Amino acid sequence: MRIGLPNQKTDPRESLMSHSQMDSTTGSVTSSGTLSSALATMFRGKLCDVIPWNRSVTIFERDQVIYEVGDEYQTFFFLRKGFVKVGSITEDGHELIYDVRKTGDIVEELCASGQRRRDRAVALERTEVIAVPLGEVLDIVQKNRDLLQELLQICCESLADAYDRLNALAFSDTVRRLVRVLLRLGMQLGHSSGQKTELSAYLTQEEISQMVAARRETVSTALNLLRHRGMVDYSHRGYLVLDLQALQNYTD
Amino acid sequence: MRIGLPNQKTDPRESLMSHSQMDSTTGSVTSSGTLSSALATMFRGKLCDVIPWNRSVTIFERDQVIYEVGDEYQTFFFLRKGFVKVGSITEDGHELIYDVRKTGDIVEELCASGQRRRDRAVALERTEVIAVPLGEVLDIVQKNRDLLQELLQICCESLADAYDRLNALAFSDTVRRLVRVLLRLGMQLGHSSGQKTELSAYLTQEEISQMVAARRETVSTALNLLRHRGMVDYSHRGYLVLDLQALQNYTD
DNA sequence: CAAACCCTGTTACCCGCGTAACTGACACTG
DNA sequence: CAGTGTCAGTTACGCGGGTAACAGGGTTTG
Repeated sequence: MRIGLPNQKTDPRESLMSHSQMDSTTGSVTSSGTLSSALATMFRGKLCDVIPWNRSVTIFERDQVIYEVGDEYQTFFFLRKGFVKVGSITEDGHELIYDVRKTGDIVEELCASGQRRRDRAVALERTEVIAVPLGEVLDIVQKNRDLLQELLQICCESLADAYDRLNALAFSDTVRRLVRVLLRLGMQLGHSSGQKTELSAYLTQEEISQMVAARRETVSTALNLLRHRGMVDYSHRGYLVLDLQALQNYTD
Repeated sequence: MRIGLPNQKTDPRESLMSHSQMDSTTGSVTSSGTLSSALATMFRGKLCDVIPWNRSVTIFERDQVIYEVGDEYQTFFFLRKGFVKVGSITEDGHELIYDVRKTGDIVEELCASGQRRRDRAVALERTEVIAVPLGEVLDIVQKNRDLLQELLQICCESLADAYDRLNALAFSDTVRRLVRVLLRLGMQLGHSSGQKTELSAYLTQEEISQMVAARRETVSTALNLLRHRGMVDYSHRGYLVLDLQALQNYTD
């Protein structure tokens, strides 16, 4: 049907970076809805500035695993550039995506739990990452009350979001859950031009379905339903273009 | 069918308290399965000792609300005695229980997120609670590295558990989810005698179904299915009696 | 003591969505 | 260029579980 879909081998990175850098504040939108991305933005101005930037940077390509279920290192990851999906995968291959992080966010707040990792992070495109041991992060926040509070805030926002998703999964149907996911994606990694907001990262329907917790086929039809109503569209490159306002109203 | 069910007006508190005090460590079981209660136990030895016990204690009776969705106070609650359910309730009345906490646990780690509460806590029976403002907790953990780490650990364990539940809700059927809930309940608030473990708090099927995220009717039949297999039973008082080993094996 | 209430147990209907199975459209590869 | 892989779109079928409705037993209240 549609044309111009970028597949994995295509490399849309250059054109993206300029976008994501452009509106790194996302300020105009984050005030409504499920707005945990506002936090990451606040946080970005603080802890990320404190972490010395002369640490060693690791680079991950699309689909490369940053950390895997079962790892034991207690390290935070600071995203210097790029997009990352955080999720898990069960023994029988079922995959679920918990969240998507972008430039400036931190990844793996879960590392503080004493146990082996139960989640994994995978790069959605070329990504630059700085790994910082938990101990050093603790050192830093222990000296600075604001940073301490914000670290806690990060964790609690993740928790609140997870609870939100539990609610959605328990009580909402697939379309509503999809709308929620799209709204969140739009706020987290969208760059808007007027009424429309285009996502700065390319996500397959499969990945979206793993965020919605539904079959890819169902998401496909649901996505087209929203498309016919003008709430969703594809850019010429295949990226999702959202009408956040209309999607917000759909949650009635 | 069964007889001797205590309903809300009945007051089974005295008989319970002796139990919950008896095995406050729960140590023998927490090493297997989803074991986030181990954390609470570790934690109990530390932060709870540091919080001065001469603070004012508030008492809540069964079904009284400790804090409600929308509240803005940023306070931790330390459970000095009793059982509490943490959950949420949507506008249209749908209720979901995130977790159950017992004597020695803390409640409302979510308060650290800067926003209004999205969750609520309700006493499952007579409960003694000490409220501590977030700021004071921060003061304390800032001076003590171990406490800081353990506070983070608490939050992350909650997060990990929430993610686990997302997985379960996405991929498991009702019976399996029920088994998971029962296992967790058994470890958190069970006191065992030999092979069997009796829950120290009375939960209605309605409440259990709100933990499983399913209809009460479905949970009822699922519970009876497990009962016919000898994995579950009711005590003469109507409390649940579990065979944790058998339940664990059910997750095959 | 009867009436009202709460909780558990159970059954029949029905729909949302998972399952399976294909099709069509690009985009790389040799 | 044919061959292969990936991803989006679509449909028929069937089942798990939500919905609704009711029964039975126990406890509480007047």
